[in-house]
Formats: sequence, structure tokens, C-alpha cells
Amino acid sequence: MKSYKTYPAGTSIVRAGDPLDFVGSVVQGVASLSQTMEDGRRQMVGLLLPSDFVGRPGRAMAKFDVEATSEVILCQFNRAPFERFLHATPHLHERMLEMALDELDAAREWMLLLGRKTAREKIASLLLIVAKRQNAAPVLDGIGMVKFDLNLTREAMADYLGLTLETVSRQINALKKDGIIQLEKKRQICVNNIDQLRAETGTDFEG
Amino acid sequence: MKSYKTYPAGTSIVRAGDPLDFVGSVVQGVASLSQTMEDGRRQMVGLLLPSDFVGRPGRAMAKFDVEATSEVILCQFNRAPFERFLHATPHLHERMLEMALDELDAAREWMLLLGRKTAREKIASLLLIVAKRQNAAPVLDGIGMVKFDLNLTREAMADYLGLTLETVSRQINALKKDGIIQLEKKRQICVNNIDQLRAETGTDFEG
DNA sequence: CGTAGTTTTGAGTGTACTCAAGTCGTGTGG
DNA sequence: CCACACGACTTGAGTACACTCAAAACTACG
Repeated sequence: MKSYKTYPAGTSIVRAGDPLDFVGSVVQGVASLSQTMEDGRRQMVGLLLPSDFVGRPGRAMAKFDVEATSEVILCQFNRAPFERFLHATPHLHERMLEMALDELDAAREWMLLLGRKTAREKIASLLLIVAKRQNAAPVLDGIGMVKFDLNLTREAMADYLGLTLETVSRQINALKKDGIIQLEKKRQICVNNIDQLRAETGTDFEG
Repeated sequence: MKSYKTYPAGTSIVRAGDPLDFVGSVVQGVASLSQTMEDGRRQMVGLLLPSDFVGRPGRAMAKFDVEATSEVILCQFNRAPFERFLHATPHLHERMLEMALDELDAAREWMLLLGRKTAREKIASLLLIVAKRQNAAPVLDGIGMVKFDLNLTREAMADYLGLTLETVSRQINALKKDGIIQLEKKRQICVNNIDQLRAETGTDFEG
């Protein structure tokens, strides 16, 4: 019933429309949930980090693509036995409801970003979110200096933010030129002052 | 514990940040769930039609604005007794989980619209969604002629689609000039051929 | 008939897109 | 060890789609 599986970076975990015979959760790595239009336009609709749930109980068909952005370790459960267990454990529904509602809130905040924020605000918001999730404690310190890895290509960021990869590149370099961030190794971001970054997101909390 | 309340069109039902002491569901009318930035930019993150749930069990503070777009009748439950009832009725969690997951899917499809669709595709998608929800059966008939009311101002549509009201107006009139739709009374839409409209959405299913 | 709200239309602008070339970094094979 | 190739990233020039600002037309209502 339960198994661990490793997916190399860049590979597909599930494709939209495929039968989906398992559910699971991310143990390690970064996976993305996305949607693609016939002409190739792509929109990421979720960033799956460790502890995030994959799949939907009660649905046999995948609705979105799931891809391993970095190498991903997934803890998988076969769907049928998992659902029997779910029904035998009423308390679990409550926990899953909590998780679904949290994701729904996050999706709605993302809608504000996609619909109304400028390219610069989108980039700043993404950096702030990733900084928060990867590095929860230091964000709160007084000086506000934070360093973290951004395990996403420019293209993945673009798909997440509803931009082109060129615009992502230009805006990241603009933030760097303005002294908001520093780049050490292309994918490693150093934020000098987290409040300064927050001011660039356009919104107070989240971003 | 349970009561019905009527909100006139254009009034606020809940404001983000306010204490929220009830949950409920829409009985009649159209309400909107939205977020506003300090400088006034606004993004609708949900369209609440009859049968849709309002509020989040377990949270005392509203995270989004809820407004009556048309006159709205809400069936309300006080939060504390509702939550006691929820805990005494484990089966209810399952039902609420289903609803939350459906909303999450809808939110994710909306993210594709906001991030990647053109103004024309956005309008066509909105019209198709409202047509489906208000008028489920006729959408499926052979000829594909559908008539329905669009109880939204141009501004509300703009906030939902991440556009300006001027762009909404221009695109609606463009669809009319191209013979995809007809306008009877500004807010009443007549779709000649639903498949033609679907072709304008950029995606297969939903829109 | 006048006023306020909504919608349409016009003209000009700007942000992000497209297309294209060039640079950097890393891994491979001669 | 260097040459090369490949992918990721950067940078530039030109364009287009949607935005902004402004005015006019339509609607509803007192």
C-alpha cells in the first residue's frame, strides 16, 4: 500500500488526463502542478514542497500535470486502500479539509498576483514566498538578511508568474541593480533586507 | 443558530480583516469574493452563486471581501454552534472536503485564465462559465443557442478577469461584431452557437 | 427634465511580449 | 587539456496588446 519513489529532475510524475492510481505527499524536492494549452502556453497552479499532498481522493483521473522540478522523493499510497482507510478514519477528513482550505487560500492569493500585479511585484512576491517556506526562522530576525536556493529555472518561474522567461530575467536583474537582492550562483538569492523586498510585492502580508 | 438575511445589491457582506461570526450559503443572487490592494487594484477570487458556501469553519477572521453583486439572500449559521454540530457529525467533513476540492480545481483553472489567456479568451471563458451555471441543460442541445442574464457590471467582470472595464467593453462588442454573441439589454447575452464561443476560450473543457 | 451610474468610443502610451543574438556555465569527447 | 556542444541565462531592438485618460452616449430613476 505504501511506497517511496524517486523521480529525477525534469521528469513527469503525472500527466493531465492519465489515470491516477495513487495519492501521496512530497518527502523531498520541488514538484510543480501545471496546466498546458494546446498551443503550448503553460501556467503553473501549484508549487509542491515537502509535506504537500499530491492527488485527489475520489478522483481516478488526473486533472493537472505534475512534474519534478528538482529530484523528488514521493511517499505514495495506492488509491483504493487509501480511500478505504480514509473512510474508516473519519478524523482524517477533518485534517484533509484543513489542508484543502489552506491551499484554496493560497490559490486565491495567487489569483491576485496573476491578475493584478506588475512583473516586478510578481518576482518580489515569489522570492518572498520561497524565502519564507525554505527558511522560516531567519526571516523574522532584526536585520532581515536572508539567503536561500531558488531551485527553479527562469522558465519555471515564468510559468508560475504568468510572464515570459525574458521578463523574469530582466526583473531579477533590475532588483539586483536596485540593491534589493544579490545573486551568488544564478539560483542562489541573497536578500539584504527582507522588509525592502516586502515593500516591492505590492501587498502587506503573504505575498 | 440558523437565519436568513437579505443584502441589497452593491452592499458589503463581509470585509477582509473583520471578525466573522457566521458561515452560510447563498440562497439567491450573486455575491463576489475579492481582494483589494492598498492602491485600489482589485481582484475577484470567486463568484458565489446559489448553493455556494461562505466563510471558513475554524477561522474567526475574514480573509477576503464578500459583496452582494445583485441582491443576495444568505442562509447563515452562527459559527460556534455550527462548529459544534460539525464536530458531532463526522460525515459532514467529507462533504465539505468535496466542496473545497471542487473550489480548488476551479481556482486553478482560473489561474490559467488570469496568467495566460488573452482578453478575448478571458471574456469568452467567463461567458461560457456563467452560461453553464445558470442554464445547465440548453448548453447541451444540438443547435447550441443559449440566452442568459449576466448580472455583473463591466467593472465586476474586469475585476474577475484581471482586465480594465474599458477592455471588457471593447472585447464584448468585438464578439458581438463577429457574430459570436448578441446583446439584448446590456446585461443579457444571447449566444448563437455555443461551440463557436467555446472555440474562442482557448481551452477545451471548462473554460 | 436633470442627474448619477454605467457603458461605449477615441487617442495616445507603456509594460511586457516576440524574435534574435550573444554570453555564461557545465559536461563530453577528441 | 582544450574544443565543442548544450542548456540556461542575459541583453537588445522592435512590436503589440491592453492600459490610461478623456469625452460622449446611453439608462434608469427621481
